[in-house]
Amino acid sequence: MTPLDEVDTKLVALLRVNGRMPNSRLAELVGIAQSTCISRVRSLEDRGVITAYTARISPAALGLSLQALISVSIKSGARHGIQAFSDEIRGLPEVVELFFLGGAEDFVIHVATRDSDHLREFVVSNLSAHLSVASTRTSIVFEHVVN
Amino acid sequence: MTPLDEVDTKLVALLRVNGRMPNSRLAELVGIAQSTCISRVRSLEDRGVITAYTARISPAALGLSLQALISVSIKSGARHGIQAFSDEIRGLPEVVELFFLGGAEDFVIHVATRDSDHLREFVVSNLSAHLSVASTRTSIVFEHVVN
DNA sequence: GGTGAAAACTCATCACT
DNA sequence: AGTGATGAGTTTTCACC
Repeated sequence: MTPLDEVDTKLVALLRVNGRMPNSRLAELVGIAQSTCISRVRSLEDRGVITAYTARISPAALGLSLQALISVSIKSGARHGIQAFSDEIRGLPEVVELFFLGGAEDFVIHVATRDSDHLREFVVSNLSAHLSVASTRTSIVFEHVVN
Repeated sequence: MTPLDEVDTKLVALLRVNGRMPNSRLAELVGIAQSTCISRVRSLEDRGVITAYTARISPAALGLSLQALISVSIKSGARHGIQAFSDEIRGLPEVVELFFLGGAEDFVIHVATRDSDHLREFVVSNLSAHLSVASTRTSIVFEHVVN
């Protein structure tokens, strides 16, 4: 892992805010030639610093206006099933993010659902019913801020 | 809030995975003209369905290889300070995301830090020392999956 | 590793359906 | 609302430093 120089740091900061910033403006703001800029950005992608360019979608706009964090504890006898469990969970459309934790809880699942019925249904069908799950704790998300 | 039709849904799905997909390929994959495609995407942006285009940065590549979730409870006498507290917290460079919760805990803070010293320093300086904070609980993130 | 200039491609507008 | 064609703008390549 090579540390980032000043130019790379600026590029990362700019692209984090606007992943579609034109290469020409990027080069201008950083103070390098367009051709240099494009090879710098390529290098950041190749080195795994930039992992993807994504459009942020408002969950509410998709009709998913109720978000929650669900803490999940796995039964101590079912630890070996953690990988299989996480593979099942991460594929579900309601799942926004999945945190694999160390500590009292094994996972935190960030979900976006239509309403409380949908949320309850998600927990009951995908979590409570699962053999590996010891317990769950659901907290409603009032606001979600991403940096 | 107008619900998304089939074309919009496809566009959202494609741009979520690759926010830099060229308009030409986007139009081709969805089966509409380029000019139609561009106005559809504009409309999604204007309606607030697409909120931003961002580059995903690997925290490890920035030297922030220790991630954690920190649950924070606010003192019952300091509820009015929640907004001020969240404003302070969200500006910190270690903060990846901030969840405003209903339930036993008031916040969950997702942080990315260099190492355990940095993490402890973050909790001590920014949370434990804060007058409004009743208690915190820190869990290490072993893996973080985003959908 | 960085550069400028040219070629290839993409975006974005427009008159029309 | 959707389309094809057109011109402006952008990305990307390449020979050279």
